[in-house]
Amino acid sequence: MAMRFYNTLKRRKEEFKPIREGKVGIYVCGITVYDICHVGHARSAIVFDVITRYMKYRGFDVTYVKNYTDVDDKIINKANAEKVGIRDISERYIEEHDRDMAALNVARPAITPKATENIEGMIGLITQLIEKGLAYVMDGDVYYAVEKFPGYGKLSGRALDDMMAGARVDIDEKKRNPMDFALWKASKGGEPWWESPWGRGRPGWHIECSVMSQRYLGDTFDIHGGGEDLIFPHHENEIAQSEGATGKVLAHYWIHNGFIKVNSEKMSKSLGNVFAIRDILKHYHPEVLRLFVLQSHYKSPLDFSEDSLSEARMGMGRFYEALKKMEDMLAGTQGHSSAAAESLAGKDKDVYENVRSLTGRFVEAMDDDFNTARAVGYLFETARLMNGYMGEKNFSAADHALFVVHAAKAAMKEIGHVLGLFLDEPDAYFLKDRNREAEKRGLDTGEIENLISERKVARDSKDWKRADDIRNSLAAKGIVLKDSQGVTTWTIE
RNA sequence: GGCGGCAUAGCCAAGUGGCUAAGGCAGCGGUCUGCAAAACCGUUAUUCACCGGUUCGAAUCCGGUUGCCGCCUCCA
Repeated sequence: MAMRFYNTLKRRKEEFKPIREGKVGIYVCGITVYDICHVGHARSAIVFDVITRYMKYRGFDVTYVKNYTDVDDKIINKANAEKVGIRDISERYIEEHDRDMAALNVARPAITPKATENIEGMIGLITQLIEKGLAYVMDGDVYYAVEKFPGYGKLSGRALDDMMAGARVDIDEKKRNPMDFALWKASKGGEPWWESPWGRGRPGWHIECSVMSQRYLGDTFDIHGGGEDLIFPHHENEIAQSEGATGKVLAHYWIHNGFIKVNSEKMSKSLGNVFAIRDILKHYHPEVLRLFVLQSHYKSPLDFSEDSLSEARMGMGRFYEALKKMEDMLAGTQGHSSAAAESLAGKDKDVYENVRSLTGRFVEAMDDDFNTARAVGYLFETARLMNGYMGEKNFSAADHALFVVHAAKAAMKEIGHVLGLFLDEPDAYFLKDRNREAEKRGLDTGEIENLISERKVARDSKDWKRADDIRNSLAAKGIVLKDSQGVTTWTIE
């Protein structure tokens, strides 16, 4: 079966046909490095991380390129405000970005180029555009003449005339058409500059991506991605630049992820509702954030809130609880013989058949526009199936049963690897979760442990009243005790 | 003003022509437990914003209405 996904360019789902059999070239617009990354960046990064991991899982040789835009007005402003160079700013935020991504377990793209390392290429591309009559020089600035590019608007689905009618366009004397955009900006005081045929200046936004994608993936490549806000003007302008210069199609498929919202409103700095990745990770395990993102389709708007993260945390706990049961059962055993598969019967066989179909269902879901939400649903079903199987009264950890449990764990882990989930050890997960929650709520774990010891003494002497008083007092703080086989463990709800 | 998206249970969410409308969270009842927790079982939408149409058949296609949102300016 083939992979199908939504192509923004065609406004419909299409079967994926790579340019070169078995290979995928994908370019995703990275961040402009002038500030700490927020949940929106996390979503985009997680979505494309999963997409590229999945393509590798499906056997493609994936070349994933994600850039850093490290020269831009906002970076310059910040550098000037702090009285440092733009390199100080960009390097700082590249480091911060990389740290956040590593914390989220987002795999580093194969190639991560920077705009400032590609100035020569930009000058070359702009020169070509001028030669082709698609761009013009004006007082050291170079502008792209959008009217000269017939396909302008094809990605965002808007006609130049409509945009003009929108009227909310800056009037700039230097531009022939208000929709024209800067390819090169003449240097003003206090700005970094590079020598160019048009004088000292710096690149405009958009041109860097045209140059870097071409450099690493060629004139035409398979997939171009980014946040949905980039459709216009950024990606539209990239198409104008690249296709204008080469006369070839820039990318066959365009994938755009939906936005994170807060209280149904767009998350933006002006609304002051921006959440930094690192702040969220203080309160939640990174896989909780991943699950939160992956439980919705990547194109849907996703409402971010404490409650929804908390729900995802519950779900993640459910997964690790099931995994823990499976691992505990498998630990300390001498393994199982794979020949057991032959002799499976009844319930064992049913469960095994179900588990064995899991990866196939996963692939089916993912092949259909990367439907991670459905895939996650299958994982939950498997967790429930296995909890039920292992919890049956007449269940015994015999060879054939261990074989089934092992198969289930392996399938879940295999899928987890693609989605970036279940990478922790269950015990480590729960310990981290507990410590994080305790800190969040200002609870003293030592004090809790003492009370639990005290309760054990009461329980041993069957002083249920005292034992329950302790349980209730802890419960009032959100601490949940679990008595199992003479040992009491605790979690925070 | 132009372009586009969305509307599925208390909440989140998958499903885009036809078997019982996934899954998660929350709730309720039960099993288990000294009591709990976890887990499991059962239960919570005869119905998919509303109106009309196409069809043997629609949450799914078409038209209209209402509501919410995004883009058109920097933005993942």
